[in-house]
Amino acid sequence: MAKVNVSIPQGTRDFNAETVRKRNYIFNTIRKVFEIYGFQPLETPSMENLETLMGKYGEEGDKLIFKILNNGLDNPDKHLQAKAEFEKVLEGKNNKSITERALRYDLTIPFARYVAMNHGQLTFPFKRYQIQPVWRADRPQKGRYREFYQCDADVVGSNSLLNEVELTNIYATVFKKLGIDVEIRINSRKILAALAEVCGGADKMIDITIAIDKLDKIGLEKVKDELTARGLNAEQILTIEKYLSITGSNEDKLTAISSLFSNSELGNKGIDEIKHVLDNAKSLTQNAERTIQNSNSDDHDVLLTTDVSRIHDSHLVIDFTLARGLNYYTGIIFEIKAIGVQMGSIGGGGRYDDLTGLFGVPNIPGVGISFGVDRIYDVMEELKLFPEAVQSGTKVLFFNLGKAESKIAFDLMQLLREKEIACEMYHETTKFDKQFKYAEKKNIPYIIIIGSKELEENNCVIKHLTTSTQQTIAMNEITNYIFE
RNA sequence: GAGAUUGUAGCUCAGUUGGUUAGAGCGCUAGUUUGUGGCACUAGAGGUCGGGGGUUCGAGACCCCUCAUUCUCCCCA
Repeated sequence: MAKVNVSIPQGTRDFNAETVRKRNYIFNTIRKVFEIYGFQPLETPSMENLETLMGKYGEEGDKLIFKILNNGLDNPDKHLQAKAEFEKVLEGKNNKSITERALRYDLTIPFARYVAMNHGQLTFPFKRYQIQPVWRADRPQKGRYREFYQCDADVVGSNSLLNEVELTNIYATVFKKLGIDVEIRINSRKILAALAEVCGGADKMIDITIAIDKLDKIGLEKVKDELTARGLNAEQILTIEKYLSITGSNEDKLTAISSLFSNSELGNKGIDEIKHVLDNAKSLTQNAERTIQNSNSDDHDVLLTTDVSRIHDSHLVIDFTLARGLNYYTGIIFEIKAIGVQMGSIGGGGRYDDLTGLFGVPNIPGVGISFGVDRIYDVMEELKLFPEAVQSGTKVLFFNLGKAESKIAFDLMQLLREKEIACEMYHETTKFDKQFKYAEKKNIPYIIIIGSKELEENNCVIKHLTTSTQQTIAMNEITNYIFE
């Protein structure tokens, strides 16, 4: 047979058993915390109407949306028309007769669409969480994939800053459970807007935010260059420089920013918001610890991290350079940075005042956060944070030593399975050597040997491979044996 | 969209200024060993050197094109 070159599309991945288990550990942890905070699950389709997505993520974002080619373009009756329409696509315009659907780019916009569609039936404030893959036609590189999962939690229909506080707590709790040391960076779009206002041009806000967002990467001088390039004058840049030079503790920063924006109503509003969240999330670490300790300890999937030594502090840090690319944010914004690892943000979010307004249903404010599971996975892998116990596959392998023997083994296996002990039998009768190697390779900790001798004496040999110890017990005692 | 990087056995990689039949380790298969694995020893299978073109007496190596990979910028999770 000819060898075909098999591959998968750029930026996508297969996940083997080990990886899936580790990923599920992250998913389960996040899901559990969302549920504890009163969020309800929601799933939306992989594809949306293209017009639902276009124009929501900025110019760059639009380019990264995966568009789906319409079916039936080869219909001979419509050839001429299709060709003409395609010409328009070549000019960069989207055309419904060529493409009218696209893959989900994030979870927030589909959620807004859902709320707009169903606002008559929903009870507000509406709190939902959503864990699904999203797709971006981006160039893959470290921590960046074309298909990746997001885990979002949003509250819509409430202006209360309590939501921001709760979401901050969710971040702290999840990362504490996972054992990742993080910095929760916080800022307010109102403060950024005030800066633009003070600099004499509210319309310059996007230019300013894009430039200052790069501060920690390219340095002050380059930021100033970029601001000049974006049409800011020397006086305006001086103001921005003053703004950027604010450092110190959260308290220091608040004091400094207050004096800078003493005359700006918008600025003061933003400062008050940050203060409120900071004050109420003060005992973040303690809160998170309590949540972890109080949750159901039978839940092995999630609560593998109650080991205190693995609990780290979450730091809530004001970062005035934080801007976030998505332009629908209007209030508090968040971004999560893992400490001790070179990796882009592993989560982010913020408040948006009128997201559903884009879909014709105004006046539903909301706030949400998102976890980037794939990057969280990479971080945990790099820092070796996955607990051993996540890797539990088959627990017991029954040796296959003949027809009569395996028949008994088969029955015993069913008994163990009823006890929820994962077990399997070697697929054919063969020599010990092979069966041992199979167990070893699949990391199966126990083997059970039932051969002609055991069959006669009505017992079986249970061998623990990691310790190389074994004991013989009666067959009817097998369900009482404790496989650890 | 721009720039770099790498591509040789299932995996990780050697392969000299171009020179006979392209190597190693691990893994795989079989045996030493019809009922106790991991070690050791022995034997074996497996490669049109990413693909196409060119230079040359001769190319895995040099040149051009192409595909793929990984990374950086842009942007983002």
